[in-house]
Amino acid sequence: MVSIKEVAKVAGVSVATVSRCINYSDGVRDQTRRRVEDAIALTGYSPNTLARSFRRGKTNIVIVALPSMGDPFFHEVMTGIQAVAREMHYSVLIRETRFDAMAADEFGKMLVSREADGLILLASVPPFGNDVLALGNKRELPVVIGCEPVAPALEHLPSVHIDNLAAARDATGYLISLGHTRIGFIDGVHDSPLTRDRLSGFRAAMSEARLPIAEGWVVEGYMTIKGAIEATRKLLEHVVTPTAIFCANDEMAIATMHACAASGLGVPKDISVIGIDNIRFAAIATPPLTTIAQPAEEIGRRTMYRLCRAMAKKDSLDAAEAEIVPHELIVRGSCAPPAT
Amino acid sequence: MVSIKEVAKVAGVSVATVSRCINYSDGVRDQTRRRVEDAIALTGYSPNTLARSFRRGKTNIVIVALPSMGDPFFHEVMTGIQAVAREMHYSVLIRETRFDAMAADEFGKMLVSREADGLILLASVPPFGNDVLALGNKRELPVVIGCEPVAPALEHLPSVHIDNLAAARDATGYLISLGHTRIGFIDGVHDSPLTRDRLSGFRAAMSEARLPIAEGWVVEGYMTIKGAIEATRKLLEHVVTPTAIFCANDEMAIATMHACAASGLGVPKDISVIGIDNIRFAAIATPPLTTIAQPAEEIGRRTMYRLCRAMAKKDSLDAAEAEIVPHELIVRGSCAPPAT
DNA sequence: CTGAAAGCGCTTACAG
DNA sequence: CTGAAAGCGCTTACAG
Repeated sequence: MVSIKEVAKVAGVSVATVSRCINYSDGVRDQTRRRVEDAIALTGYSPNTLARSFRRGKTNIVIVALPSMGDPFFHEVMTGIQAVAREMHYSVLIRETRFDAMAADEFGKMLVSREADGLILLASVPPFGNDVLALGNKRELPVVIGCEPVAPALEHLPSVHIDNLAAARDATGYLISLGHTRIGFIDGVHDSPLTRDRLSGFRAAMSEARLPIAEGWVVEGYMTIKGAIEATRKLLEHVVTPTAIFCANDEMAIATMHACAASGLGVPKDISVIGIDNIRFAAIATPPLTTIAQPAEEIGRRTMYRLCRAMAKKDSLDAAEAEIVPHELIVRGSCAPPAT
Repeated sequence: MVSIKEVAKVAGVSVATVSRCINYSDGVRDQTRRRVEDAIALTGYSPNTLARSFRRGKTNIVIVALPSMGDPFFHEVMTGIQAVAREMHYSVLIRETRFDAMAADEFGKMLVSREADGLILLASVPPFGNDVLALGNKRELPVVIGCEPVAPALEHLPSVHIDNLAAARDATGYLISLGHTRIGFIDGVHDSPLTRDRLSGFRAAMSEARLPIAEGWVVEGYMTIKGAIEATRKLLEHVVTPTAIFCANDEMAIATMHACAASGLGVPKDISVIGIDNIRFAAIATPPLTTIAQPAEEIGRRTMYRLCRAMAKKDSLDAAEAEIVPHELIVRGSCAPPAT
């Protein structure tokens, strides 16, 4: 591996001069610069990133922690993050929390040990509790939360997300406006901040319409296909069957439609289904899924910009408020008035 | 940020001793070790990864280049890669080639400049041509190819994948065995090594059955939903409409089924559709998609193990042969005999 | 078992 | 505009 020393020797200059050529566009005489460039070409030199990062005390890597990259929604958020990262010359290290059962606390440690310059927490990183407090106490680490509200213990951190409570209220409200009165909710994981707000929105809409929520109409679906199919089964076996099901995300909603069809129920004729996210599979589902869209890429971009400001230490502490981005009801074919 | 020097001072030992405590489980007297551990706890010391990597000349990062993480198939491959990476203490840096229009050559440079210790190329990294040659000439860089056959220019690199040609032949053969004679093929990107083999398999099966492939029955679908819908439209508008469509991956197959239904065609009553990959959405599609399954996670695991061997330089050159993993036909509900 | 010292490949004040 | 030199925080022969 050829080092800067060798280039300097070949060019007949000092290593300082070579370094200047690589890093600055001026401050070197044209003639000198040319000699250095020739030497670089000749030797096939490429600066050692390891040494550079070490010297500069900066990895130019940011970590993004999320539940699963396989979720088309999170993937779209990542698209936004990556776009900004590229622009700002950062590489993105992805950690899926379904693998590494890491607490947010441990991610904090990765920053302290200089494995990365910044951290984005996309949705719930369990445990959701106060363990996470340490993150903030650890002297002003650059951390931004995306897609979900911050837990109380993390209120000092900036965040970017939709108003999940309002989104869930809108979804439920749409079903109610269609005439449904018996509505089931397929939750993600209980107690995750993300779905807690969505559940609250569901409850709020039902109670505003003076509609009861029967015991057993709220079922955990774990944000997975398998979980949603199981949850749907429970809902359909209930003594009082709902005429509509609201799923805490689209992947579960698509699985729910499949499970309904497998039980001989027509969607939306016999039962309505609505989701949240508007992933790309929603539009080609059978029937096309009615859902609440999130501006996923936008969330990603904003989150990464926010992190850049935090890393540059240009954010004052009071800049830690939440950025709320708008959601939108997308009416397709999976909801209809209840059968009479 | 507290350094090893400070810990040494607090513990009353040399930095060498602290280093030994951190890195080795023996070679230090118990009593000394305890003093060091106390000092570490007291100061909240965490080794500087930057300095360590630099000193060791090893980043413990591997780069995985792939078309898109949003593809559930590639995500599953990544699951396998990540599992092994964790075990071997590597972090995975993902590069989606749909963002960075980087040639394989440039990825090679990332290795030379020590941004990572190794590289996995998952499926086509354009340009597919000889530019890529440089990768190998660059003195034995640790590179492994996953999911697709290696281009001739890269024959010296190890790879792990299914027999794409045979898989495509099996898919086509299944349609033929059902009685179909007019079969369309929705391709990925022309000239990508991945779909080139799949197209070859399609052609092989047709020609073995002495079935003609009409001009216009092979259409590019770009591996996307949008591309597949457009391709389906072309196929359905053809003067001689196929009675079955073989898609080069599942995501396109699901989109194709949607497009057929939107055109008033029943699947599989009026037209059959088959895919490749067996992504998780295949089983809950309407109708459930018949497809060729790839052992995605297994491919990922094997690819990463292979890379580890290459990085450890334990692989001899002749170990560069391809590992072929088995594929399997999964019969569900999207294929039936042609309507008479 | 432990310490003093060299050195990994850069960047950056500091002189000139 | 250029060079000599210090130093970033570690690890690792080399002595003792």
